[in-house]
Amino acid sequence: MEVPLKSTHIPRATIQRLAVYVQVLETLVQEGELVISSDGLARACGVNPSQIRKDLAYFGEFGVRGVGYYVQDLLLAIKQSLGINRTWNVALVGVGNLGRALLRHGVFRRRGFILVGAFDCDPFKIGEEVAGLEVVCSRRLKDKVAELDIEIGMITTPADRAQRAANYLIEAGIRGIVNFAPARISAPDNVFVEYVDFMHHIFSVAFNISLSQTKIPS
Amino acid sequence: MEVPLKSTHIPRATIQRLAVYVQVLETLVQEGELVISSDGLARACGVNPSQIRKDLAYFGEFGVRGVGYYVQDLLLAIKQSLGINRTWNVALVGVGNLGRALLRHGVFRRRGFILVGAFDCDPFKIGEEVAGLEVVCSRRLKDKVAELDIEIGMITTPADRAQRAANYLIEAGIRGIVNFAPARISAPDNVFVEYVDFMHHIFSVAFNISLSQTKIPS
DNA sequence: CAGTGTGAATATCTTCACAGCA
DNA sequence: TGCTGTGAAGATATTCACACTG
Repeated sequence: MEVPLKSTHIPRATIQRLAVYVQVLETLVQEGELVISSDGLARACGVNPSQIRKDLAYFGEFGVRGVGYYVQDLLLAIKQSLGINRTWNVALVGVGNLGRALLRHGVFRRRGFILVGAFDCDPFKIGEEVAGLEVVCSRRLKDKVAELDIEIGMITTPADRAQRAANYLIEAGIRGIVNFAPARISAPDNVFVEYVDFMHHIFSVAFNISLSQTKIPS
Repeated sequence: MEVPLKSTHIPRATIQRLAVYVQVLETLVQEGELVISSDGLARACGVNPSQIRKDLAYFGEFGVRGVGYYVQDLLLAIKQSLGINRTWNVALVGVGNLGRALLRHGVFRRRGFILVGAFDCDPFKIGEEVAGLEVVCSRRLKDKVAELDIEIGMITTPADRAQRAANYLIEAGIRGIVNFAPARISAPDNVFVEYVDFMHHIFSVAFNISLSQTKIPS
């Protein structure tokens, strides 16, 4: 019965919500808002106010009693807590439709995740330039990861190539993987894997629509 | 043909896992596997075996004691339970890099979600053809949704246009929205909204890497 | 007898309610 | 007074353990 240190175990759900808070706080900064209460932020994020206060309490005390949170300060504090007040170099494996779109998508760079390498095993794609990057053979990942100081990999291959892409990344010494391919992958415990699964979101919507149509309206 | 629900409320987490089971079961079908135990499926999905049994129990009894689950039957049963043993017509709003990639991405059609309409408000994009679809002015959503029998909308606009896109969709009588834009949107209760948030996955990976580097190994 | 289905036990997450501070 | 921070309560979700069955 290990008592998890407050700063050690943070619920996964909390991390997800912190990402939402970052999103909302950044728009608040743009709109010139200086202060926000947990109530106001809660409404904007669609969550319960005490949820927000509890989430923040895992990392420290960022608010001012009777006032609320200074938007800029809170944003910075959350970013520091998440380890995103710095830049991360990212490799993308699989230069298909989705890979290209992500390479060109500004949102990663804007948030400090810099796509510094694009990899594919298709000889027709190797050498091509996408979003200012030359597509490199996946086999050369190991060299490139070391050379470019890459810590995170993104997989955008077809499902049946996802594991191989993961293997290359793992072998190259990457620390974490974001997998956009519709397949589970296996990795050692010290490599963190996250799945971006479009399908589960669409399934969820479809399920809820079906459910609401099945239910007899009272 | 209709599978009645055993329980009224199904945890959101269960729906997410069912999507994973579908993914894994489909590869098992391709590999020609006929039977799988909750243990085997659990290992492939990275979850606890009783979790799987409990998830399935919400919808019915699909297994055979002492044997396991017939892969094909289970897949079908889950699809029926989720309401995805049919096709759904989908509209995509926002034909940028990501929108184009999703229009061309086979995974939606393969799972029965057919992108039948592409919309944008940029006059330079209207009339263009992407993945066999003519890009139509977002203002014409209402007509098109009725004409093409669209029930689900996908938003792939920039963040600051997401709410407007949502408004068009809601006004057009859509039932559910999958929002890929990095912004929260508001919608009436009878419209189901799901957020696909790349950032929270990357944040999560970055956070875990940071954490593992901070921790003092004992 | 292997492996499902399920109540009971445990663990985890969320919300409440209020003390305490600007 | 107003709003944060937080222990305690309540709600959910996960895992265990075993009765039951093909």
